[in-house]
Amino acid sequence: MQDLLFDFLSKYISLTEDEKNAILSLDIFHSYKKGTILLKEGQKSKESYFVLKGCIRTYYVIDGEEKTTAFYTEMEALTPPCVISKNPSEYYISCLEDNILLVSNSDMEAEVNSKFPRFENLCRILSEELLAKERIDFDAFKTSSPEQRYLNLLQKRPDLIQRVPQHQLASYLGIKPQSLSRLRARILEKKS
Amino acid sequence: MQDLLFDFLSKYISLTEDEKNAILSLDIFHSYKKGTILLKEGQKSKESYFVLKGCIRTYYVIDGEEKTTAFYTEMEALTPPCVISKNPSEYYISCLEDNILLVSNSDMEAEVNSKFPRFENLCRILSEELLAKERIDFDAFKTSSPEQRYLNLLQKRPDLIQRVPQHQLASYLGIKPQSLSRLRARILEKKS
DNA sequence: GCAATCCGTTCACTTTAGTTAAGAAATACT
DNA sequence: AGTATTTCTTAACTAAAGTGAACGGATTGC
Repeated sequence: MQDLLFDFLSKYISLTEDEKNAILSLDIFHSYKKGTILLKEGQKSKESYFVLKGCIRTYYVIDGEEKTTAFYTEMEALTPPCVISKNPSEYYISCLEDNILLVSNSDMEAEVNSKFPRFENLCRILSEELLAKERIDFDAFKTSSPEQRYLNLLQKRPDLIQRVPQHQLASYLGIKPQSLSRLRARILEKKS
Repeated sequence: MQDLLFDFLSKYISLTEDEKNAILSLDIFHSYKKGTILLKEGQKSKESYFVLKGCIRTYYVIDGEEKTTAFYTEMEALTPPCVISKNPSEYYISCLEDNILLVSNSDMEAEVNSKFPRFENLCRILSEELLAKERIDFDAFKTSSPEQRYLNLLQKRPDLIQRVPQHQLASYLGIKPQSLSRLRARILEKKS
């Protein structure tokens, strides 16, 4: 399981054995059962997550309704906005599946960053990459219709459509579950 | 004009005179006339922008139509995705107004980062903040209707509604110009 | 194993956005 | 200033998403 992490990191920098051991000694690998809530609305937190296995989702509760806005799967990282802003969280994070996560907290990160300056460099590069990716995704969302968004998802992340309940996918696409059902029926009809 | 930059940076770290001079010696302040195109689709680029005065916008040309996806105004920064991915740009960047911009390129940044490690730390913090902010904005977009998005914009960035042409605002809100006109008329009617 | 709940789909109906077109208003051009 | 172009608004019509309700099918919890 550690290898998954180090293989991923090796795309960015090559770590020495010392550095790898320093990371491992932090004891940051954790397992969570499906359904576990990692963060609740209103809570403060310093924890960031990196998914080694499984899937976590972020959702808001607006007028009593869950609005799912993101899924994070294998090799994806999430630092909740509340960790950055130091305010209570606006949303929930829960485990969609049984997960193995890497959990870090911001104090720990600050310490590692000062001990291993190259780690700071890695973090900067990673977050710049994530920001660029997030902006592209946002742009694609703005410039396309719900149907195009669904077709796009089918292309880019077919796994999500399999592993995620429809009603959560719907709000992820910015629509209601009924609309997603209808939209899918429409697509099937066009094909035939 | 430099003071604008240093005042902004002072919120994150306090720079020494040496560091300030190092930044100034890079000669990164530039003026651009309204309408100037900073980046075209298909071009490669290493340039990042920080707006000191004015407004720049990013837009795609899809089926011959301009789709505006973002505006950057005073004290906002933009590193185009193509700078990160090192691929040709998918979009255009143009000056919506006469601008004074801080223009850096990634080679220059790498050099400054290695000379002044604290600068790397600053960059990491800034891009982590921007990522958190971008995700919140994306979430808000997904979970609200065009009308709510417009009302939200009216609250959060009233200046944009003044300085940006309607048809560009429309695609920024993910709708057609005609729909924005109609939606505004609808809101006015409700008020009365 | 049965009841209760949740989930996905369908339907009828309402509301809103997309489309096409036209005209008025603002802007840019020479 | 006068013309041309672009931008904004309005309108009529079409297409798609929201809403409320109903139905089976799956899942969960005693």
